[in-house]
Amino acid sequence: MTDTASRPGPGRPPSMTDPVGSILGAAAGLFAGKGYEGASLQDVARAVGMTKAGIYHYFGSKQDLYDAIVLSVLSDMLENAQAAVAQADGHDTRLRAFMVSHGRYLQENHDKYRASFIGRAGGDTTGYTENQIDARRNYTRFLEQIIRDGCADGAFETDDVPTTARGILGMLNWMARWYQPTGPKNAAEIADGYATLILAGLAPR
Amino acid sequence: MTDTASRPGPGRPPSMTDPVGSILGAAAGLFAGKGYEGASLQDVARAVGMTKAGIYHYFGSKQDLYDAIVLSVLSDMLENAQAAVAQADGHDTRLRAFMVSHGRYLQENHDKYRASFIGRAGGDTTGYTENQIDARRNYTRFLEQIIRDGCADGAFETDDVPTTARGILGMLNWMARWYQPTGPKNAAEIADGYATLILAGLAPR
DNA sequence: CCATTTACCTACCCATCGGTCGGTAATTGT
DNA sequence: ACAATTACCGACCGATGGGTAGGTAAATGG
Repeated sequence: MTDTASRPGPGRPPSMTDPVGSILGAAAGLFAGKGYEGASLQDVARAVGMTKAGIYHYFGSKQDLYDAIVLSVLSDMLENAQAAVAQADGHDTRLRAFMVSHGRYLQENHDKYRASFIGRAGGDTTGYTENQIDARRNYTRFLEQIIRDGCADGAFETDDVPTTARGILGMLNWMARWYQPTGPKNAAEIADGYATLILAGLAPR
Repeated sequence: MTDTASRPGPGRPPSMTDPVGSILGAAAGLFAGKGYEGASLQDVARAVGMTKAGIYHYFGSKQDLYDAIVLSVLSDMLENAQAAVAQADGHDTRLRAFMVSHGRYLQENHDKYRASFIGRAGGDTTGYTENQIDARRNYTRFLEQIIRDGCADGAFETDDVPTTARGILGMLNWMARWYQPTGPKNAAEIADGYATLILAGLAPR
């Protein structure tokens, strides 16, 4: 469908569009829609106006391609979250900034996000590389630290920080399954609503 | 791995164990671990001590087999939730009963649950049959009704019931990705903790 | 102007996939 | 006792999967 590159024949002039970028984009769309196993490299090649062998010129394997997507998503999300949180002051504001930043990323990178979070079936460790697991852990730890800091200052109250963090990420990540950009609220707004709910839940009584 | 049935050769005696049940069980385990596309009927057959063709004696297609699992999970969960909620009085208690019942189902049917909720990649409508979508909607509506009733009586406060319901289900369903029965808390306890958090968040201020 | 590199393509390999076909031994109904 | 049914199995099918080999034309560097 996304057929940006024309094919004037073998030995084409320097392609206007960065091929790595369009491969990544097409792959993200397909993994998001049909899943990692469900989408073939044939599909990706077709979407990008190339052959399967052409893709192997840029990526060593299907897994490599998927890796590149997930890693970029995770590192971008962490970077965004850090920037957003750094600008916020107060524990409530910080947690809200984290969650809204997460929602905004989904909103602006729907395919990549979905590919990363629901692109593969099975558990958290199935088919994910070490790098991916590390990146996920970094992101999770960052959220946990926000919560922990809030607890230390008496702004939040929880008896189990990791489980709370997982719950928050669950609300957010599950959006990948149902969120549609055409809905009445955008993802950042939804995340903001969830932040309000969670913040009230975490308030010490 | 799970090789309960022995194979004494063609024309075996009446198998002690219900073949449909063991196929369903083996398939659930494999779909949970490797995903719908990642697990082959060959795998299922091997796990159950049968041939692929043997499975087609009981199920018309791979999709049928998956359908049977998902539909049973969804209808069992709804039934459990209805029973649990019926016994509870007060809006808080009812919502908590719903969530704990959800957690308990995960705990007691880990493979089937995972197969149903993260067994397929992609969005909520990809690769799911009409029946599955209906069953999911019934379950979601039931939760929404609990929340709406609470709001009507002034026990809860939300401006967006469907989105709140999705958030709650997100926390719960995402557990399929990370919950391990060997952890310090069981799934029902975790769900109970989430209920406490959500209930505080929903309290009118 | 020529050698190298880049950026692909065509053709192919082999494993595996979902699914089918025709059999066959035990079980069941009469 | 015998026909029908049940519960499978072995062999097979066409399609497709990830991945590879070897080529070829344009772009690039000297």
